[in-house]
Amino acid sequence: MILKSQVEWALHCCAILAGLPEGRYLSTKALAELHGLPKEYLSKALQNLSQASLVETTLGPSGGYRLAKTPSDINFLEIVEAVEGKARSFTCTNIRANNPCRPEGYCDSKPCAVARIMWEADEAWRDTLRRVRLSDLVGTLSEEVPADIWRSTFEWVLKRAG
Amino acid sequence: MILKSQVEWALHCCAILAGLPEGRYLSTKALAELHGLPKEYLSKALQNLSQASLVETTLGPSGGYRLAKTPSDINFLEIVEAVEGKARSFTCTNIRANNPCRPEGYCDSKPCAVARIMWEADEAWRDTLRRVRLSDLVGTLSEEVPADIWRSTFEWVLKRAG
DNA sequence: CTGTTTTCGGATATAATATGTCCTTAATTC
DNA sequence: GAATTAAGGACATATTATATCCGAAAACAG
Repeated sequence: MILKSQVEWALHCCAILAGLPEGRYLSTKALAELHGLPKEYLSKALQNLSQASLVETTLGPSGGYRLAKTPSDINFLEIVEAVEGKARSFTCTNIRANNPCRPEGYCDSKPCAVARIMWEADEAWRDTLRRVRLSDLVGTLSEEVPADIWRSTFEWVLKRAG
Repeated sequence: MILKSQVEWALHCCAILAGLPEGRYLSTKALAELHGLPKEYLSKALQNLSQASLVETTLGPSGGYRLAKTPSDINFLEIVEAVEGKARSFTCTNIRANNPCRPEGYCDSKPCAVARIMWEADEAWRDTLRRVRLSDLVGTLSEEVPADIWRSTFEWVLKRAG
């Protein structure tokens, strides 16, 4: 049960987009070069963010991506689900129903007890991600990354945005 | 990020094994037929449980599997990790290190902030599973499954255990 | 208007993993 | 000795993740 690498890429890209000056866009090319990622494939992750209305896009030179909402209005779960999908990690195939001792057409009132427990754990995972806002990540980064590196990173990336 | 179907199989098999009379074993064949699963493939899941010391085995006719511990001494996480592995769902490839504005050989004191958040969510998932004991599942099942179905299921399955 | 740059989506190819089957070996029971 | 079992290796197939390529439409600069 491993998350797609696109999840990691999307989170890092959102962290960069959160620090963009007002009105500026970053292209797939710039984000890919900054992180050393395949441009065409990263593009799929960014398209997922766009479909989830987490980022806005514009075409042409100096076009690209920017956040569609304030970093404090975006949480981790939204980003993760945008690229990973909303499906639960545990899928119940209802194998209890194969039990030959069950009456024909026997219908349980509740979903399978095993599934309920696995789904509860899944919810705990989602709750944790839901509670972390993109602005929290930005805050942590600005504490931990030396200010000059952080600043020059944006100069570097904006130079590539035309 | 989907768990293997073997996880579901292992959990249901453990629930059955938890209700076995003292000293009895259940074969792969019996467990496979009860749940309508491919015998050879289910066998791989049961081998994982055995390697994790969650079940004991014996060979020959009337051989098979039984729990190695009391149901209250086995939690869900042990079972899930036995077949799914202990690896975290999020793997950090440290793409921040590609940033061309970072000094050569720049070494962060802490692991990536993104990874720390994702790992925290992973821990929340594991904590939930760790807190649920196999005996809890058995308790729920004995409440929700009609007693006669539950009883005849064990008669059915033990008949196939020779 | 023309050429360049961009996102977007479809099509395709490759690699990795999950799923499933088959077979041999050794242990156990009868 | 014959039947039955778990263990595990080898193999085949299906599904998914990863990656690349291309064409269309939009935006912009000259």
